[in-house]
Amino acid sequence: MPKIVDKVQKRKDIALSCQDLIYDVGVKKLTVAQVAKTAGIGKGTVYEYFENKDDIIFEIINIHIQKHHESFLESIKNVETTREKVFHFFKFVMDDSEENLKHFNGYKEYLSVVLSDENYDMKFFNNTCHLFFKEQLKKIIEEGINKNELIDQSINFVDGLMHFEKGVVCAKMTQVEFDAKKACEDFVNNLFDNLEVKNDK
Amino acid sequence: MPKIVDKVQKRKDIALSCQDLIYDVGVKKLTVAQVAKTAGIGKGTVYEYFENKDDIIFEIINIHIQKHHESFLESIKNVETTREKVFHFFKFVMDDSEENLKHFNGYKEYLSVVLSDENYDMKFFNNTCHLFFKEQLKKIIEEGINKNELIDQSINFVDGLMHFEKGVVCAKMTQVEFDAKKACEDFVNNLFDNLEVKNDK
Amino acid sequence: MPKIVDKVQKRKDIALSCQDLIYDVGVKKLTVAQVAKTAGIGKGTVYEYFENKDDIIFEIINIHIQKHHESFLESIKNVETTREKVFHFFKFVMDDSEENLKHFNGYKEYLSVVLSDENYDMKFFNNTCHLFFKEQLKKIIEEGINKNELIDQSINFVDGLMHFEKGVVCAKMTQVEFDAKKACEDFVNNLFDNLEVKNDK
Amino acid sequence: MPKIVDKVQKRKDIALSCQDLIYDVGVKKLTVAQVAKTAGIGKGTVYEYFENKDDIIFEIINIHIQKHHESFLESIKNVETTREKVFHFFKFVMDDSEENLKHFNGYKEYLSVVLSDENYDMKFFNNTCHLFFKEQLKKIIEEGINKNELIDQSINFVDGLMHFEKGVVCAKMTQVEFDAKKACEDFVNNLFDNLEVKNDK
DNA sequence: GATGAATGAGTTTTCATTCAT
DNA sequence: CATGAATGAAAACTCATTCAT
Repeated sequence: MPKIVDKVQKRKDIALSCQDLIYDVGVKKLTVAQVAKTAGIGKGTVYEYFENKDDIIFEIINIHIQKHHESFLESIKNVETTREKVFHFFKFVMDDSEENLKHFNGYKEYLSVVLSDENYDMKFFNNTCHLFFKEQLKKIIEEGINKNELIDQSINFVDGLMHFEKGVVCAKMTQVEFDAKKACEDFVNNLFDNLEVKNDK
Repeated sequence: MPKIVDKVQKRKDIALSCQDLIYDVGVKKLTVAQVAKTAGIGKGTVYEYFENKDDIIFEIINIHIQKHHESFLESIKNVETTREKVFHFFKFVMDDSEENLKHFNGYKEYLSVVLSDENYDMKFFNNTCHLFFKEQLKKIIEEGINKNELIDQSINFVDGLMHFEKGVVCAKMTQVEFDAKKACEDFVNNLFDNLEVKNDK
Repeated sequence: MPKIVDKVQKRKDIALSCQDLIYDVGVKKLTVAQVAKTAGIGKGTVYEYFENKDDIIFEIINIHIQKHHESFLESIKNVETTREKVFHFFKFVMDDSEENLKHFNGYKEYLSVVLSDENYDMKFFNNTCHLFFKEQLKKIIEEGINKNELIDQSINFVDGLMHFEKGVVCAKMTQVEFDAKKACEDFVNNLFDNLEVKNDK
Repeated sequence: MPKIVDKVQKRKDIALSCQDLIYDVGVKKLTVAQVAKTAGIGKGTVYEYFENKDDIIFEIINIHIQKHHESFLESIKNVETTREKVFHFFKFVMDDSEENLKHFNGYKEYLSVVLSDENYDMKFFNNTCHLFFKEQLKKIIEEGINKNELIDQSINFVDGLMHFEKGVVCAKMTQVEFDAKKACEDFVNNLFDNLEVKNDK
């Protein structure tokens, strides 16, 4: 009986072993030879599991986004107020911990690929991610409204908050000496001052 | 004695003749040979006016941003209400005219370079552009407050609006079937409902 | 599994097939494309076995020097008198056989590289070669002294002979109508008239 | 009346102003543009006075050798003993003064050109230089013999000394940590111990 | 005479991908 | 299944030389 290799699993394993590579050397400088060496396999073997170089990059970036998803869902768990929850939502761009910066820089490399190639798959995947997070944010806002923390119109700002976050991400990636934390705090606090229900009698 | 050429002017002329090239073939695929051919000069001549390939790209992109600046300043002239002015501010991402799409796609190529290279000059230039537009937006908002159209806190949303715009730009560049116009209208209208002075006695 | 090639051996094989190239076209005009074609392999393959162009040249020259070493050790075997042995030592510069001229011209190309580049590795290698031949000459002279053919002070001329030889090599390479054979014979005979033990009772 | 330019003089002036260039950047890296800039003239003008790049190099090197000639003739003036005179003859390779090192390195660049190109003019010029110095050395030795300082056979070592010197020059250029001074002193002293007339008794 | 703008041939090097073993 | 040897297209960049003004 021949050894049956779980193609999907091995694909992930290879990508997993290369997760640091993508922001260490950058997507542009990444070579298939490096991937093979890092994964401890032959160059030809890489092509057994991936269509081409872009496919490899795609899978590696998937890991970073996946982990970011998980990290987000984990961090949101025990937070009380809606305002705080939203700040957790912005964690991706505000948190400068080494762990998070890895994912952030992974995403940066991803963006540079999506922008330079006309790759429909990547754009589509980007949609999926966007929708996932939008759904999470929507849930947070809806809960805030239901708990009477936020006024009803708040729901209209879900998309705006999503885009604002993307804009801050972009600014952090492309500007020098940019204070992402301050940018988020200013905006969210000012917006929530308008959206939170005033309980003064 | 041979004619003395205005190096700065010729540099601009070359870049000008290649302004379409950058989004037609993309920054990644652009070759110096193409630039030379398009400008109708020799490959070596290109290097008389530009340091290297990045320098060429930089100059071409400059043109697109320059033209966008001008187009913005022109379009804002005869607009009355602040809300409308802000929509003109978002023209870059909302306007799907061929002319504007050229600049938009030029900027897209620019972003992909800034993201993939660690090019300080480009990042710095990005800062400058950001500040220019922020200044314009600030002026618009301040006028709105002075004319008693907007409440005083509106000034706190300048940065937020800037980032929102960048986020929409990014979304338009990376997502499929994204309606930038709707995104802008929803956010701006909702926000301005909160910021505009209510005159209903 | 693909065949595993002996990288070191193939490196030598490629260089070996190009041994004539180096003095046929000269080090300066030698192109990697030529090397690839001569070796019957692809240009990219050349770079699988060599760091860069200099590395190729280095290996080819190595072959010429290696062969010269061997040829010298072989030729010295059955020679009787010390004076004659020294003449064999000068064989490199005196022998105008096609075979030797190849090595001589190979060495000439080598020198031009060492002189124009500040390449430490090549200089170091040059040292090694120098020491090898100096050791051989020293052995010859010492044997001459031990066999009572030469006076004791002869040992002091080892370095001088080495440099003389290098000087003749240099002259042969850079002067027109230079008679290396005569130059060597004159010097060695005159010197040995002073160094040989006079046995005339 | 048109300005009559002394072509020969201007040629020398240009070369003179570039004399440092040749060992500062090396013959290989030297560009015509640099020459023009250093000489304060246009690139086209360079070609009014020189055939091609090699011609420029030739003229610059001429200066170094010329100056070395002069420096040698000057330094030999007030020297007494023949042995000492010979040491002055070796000044070129023994003297590590900045001034002399300039000429030495100029000559090194020259050699690399002569070795890599099959340039008959340069080789011929090399012959001329060789003969000039040989003549000087011959004169020194002959005087030594006439003054009864040296034995008659000494005249037979003129060529040998010439080649020895070239060998030391070559060694100094191509080996690491080579002590040219010691090499010369050892050889000359040992040789002269055999060539000087013994006045004991 | 003087000049410097224009040129393009020529070279090195990289690397994704293929495929024989 | 696994592999790594082989490949060649592609691209940036240099610079001696020419020649119109």
